[in-house]
Amino acid sequence: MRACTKLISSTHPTLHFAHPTLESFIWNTLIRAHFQAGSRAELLTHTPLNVFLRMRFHRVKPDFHTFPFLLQSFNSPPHFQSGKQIHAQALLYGLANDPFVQTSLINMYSTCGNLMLARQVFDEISQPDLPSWNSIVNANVKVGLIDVARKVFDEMPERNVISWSCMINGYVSCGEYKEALALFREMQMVEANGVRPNEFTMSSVLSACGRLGALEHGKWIHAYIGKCGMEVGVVLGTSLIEMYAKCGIIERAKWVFDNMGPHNKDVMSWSAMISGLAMYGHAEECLELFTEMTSYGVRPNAVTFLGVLCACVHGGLVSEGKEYFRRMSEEFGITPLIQHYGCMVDLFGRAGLIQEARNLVNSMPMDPDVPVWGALLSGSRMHGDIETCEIALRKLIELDPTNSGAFVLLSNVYAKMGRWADVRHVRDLMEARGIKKVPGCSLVEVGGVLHEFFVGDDSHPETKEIYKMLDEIMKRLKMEGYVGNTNEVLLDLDEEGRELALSLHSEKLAIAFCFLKTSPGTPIRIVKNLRICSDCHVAIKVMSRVFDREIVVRDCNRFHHFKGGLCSCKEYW
DNA sequence: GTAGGGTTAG
Repeated sequence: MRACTKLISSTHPTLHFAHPTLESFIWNTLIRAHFQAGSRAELLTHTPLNVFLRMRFHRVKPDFHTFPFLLQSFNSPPHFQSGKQIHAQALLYGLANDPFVQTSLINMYSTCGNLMLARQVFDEISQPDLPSWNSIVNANVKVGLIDVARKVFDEMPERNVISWSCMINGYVSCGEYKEALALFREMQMVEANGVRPNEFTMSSVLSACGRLGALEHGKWIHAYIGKCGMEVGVVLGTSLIEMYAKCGIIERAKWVFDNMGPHNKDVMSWSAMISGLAMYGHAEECLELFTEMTSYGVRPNAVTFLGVLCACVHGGLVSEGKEYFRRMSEEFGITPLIQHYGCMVDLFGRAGLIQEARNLVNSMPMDPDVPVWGALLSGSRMHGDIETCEIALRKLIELDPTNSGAFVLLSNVYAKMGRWADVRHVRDLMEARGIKKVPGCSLVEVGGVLHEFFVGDDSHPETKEIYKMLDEIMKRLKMEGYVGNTNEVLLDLDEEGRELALSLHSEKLAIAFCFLKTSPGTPIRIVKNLRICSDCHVAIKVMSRVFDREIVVRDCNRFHHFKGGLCSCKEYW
């Protein structure tokens, strides 16, 4: 108890004499102090729960102020059992009807993944106030029930910035980026009612722009931030870096990064810039930045190393990658996560060091997951190591029987070797198991409007013109000596049919659309959900030369910057 | 004469 008073008098120097509620005040303050310290460092040996139990041991009655911080302490890491116990305690002391306690309960239950109990608490509130509504919206978001969240959101009697931010962020976190942007537009329409977006909102919206590759939208948001006089702090700065990097304007990302000043950047800002450069294949610059970061005394974390290793992968820097992987744990004390092992397997695989990749997979301390086997598969596929391919495939099917990617890759290997019977077999297997290929999809923004194209898509209003344009482009390419590389087509078609299937790839449709809609010389930016295939890669290279266009394609892996018949990546030839 | 609830990134 002496320690308590000492701690409190250091933060509240005026508290020197007794007060009727002083005792519970001291305990409550102590709970808060432990909660706040716990999230920063493990300096204190006790947890808020621990303090609460001692409080009860001393027969001090908790009051309204006791529970909120106590409940919050079970959010990270989530601790359902303790949370439930404390809920029972709040009921016991007749404090569970307090709106502050109820909101904390909703949050606690939802972060512990128990939506039912969160909902129960909410339903028992006769007149929920704004924070309770926001909490229940967010509770649905957290468990991924975005439609339910939206329904609750629409039912709310009133909404504030937080409600809107929660909902927009919800859409972003479940991958519905276009919905997020739509909701943001809706939000601006009610802006007249006094709801104005803040830093939180902008960060989510920027993230949506980045994922979509919607540069025009992103630029607009950037301008809007300036217009509102919003300060570009660490968080917004980092979001902007990420947005520009993901939209393919690495120079702009660097510009934002440099303008943040060396002392306003945290690990995340550095990491965002590092992974941005990595995605772009600028390996040397990326590694330099890492060195610069450490020279400013910013400690890299696991995410930073993910970016660094990723740079080594795209730059084909095997020995550097090995060195960073070693330093990561030895010098910085960071235990490699499964993603880091995935990077290393990818690094070895691409370099053709299949045996080394296999050794790593077999010796890693955790069970290899889908991305790890996937990296081994694509590496061995790249170098025609059928045996390793088959091993990886078997594991992939074991882990995720609905994963179409593995089947597609393996069938591509067979196709490359002309083993059409095996291709057929894989395809039958997929059919028998009801596995659908994830359809290729390309996104492009023209004049601030997003257009989406699927493989062989004919749903676009201007589909006729698009196909006509595509036809012309392909004719011109053929005149230039381009021959469709049909090795990667899954279907067992004759040569002409296969070539046709290739020409319908979504990125080609998107490019045809851009040729139709943009003036000559305008750079074309496309975002693709899958990896770009080698045929498209060749075709786009030729296009960039013949039509003198800069074409930037972001696939699920990295950027491909086509210019004058060349690509920035070293993955295809 | 003190204290409590709702949103962030990879």
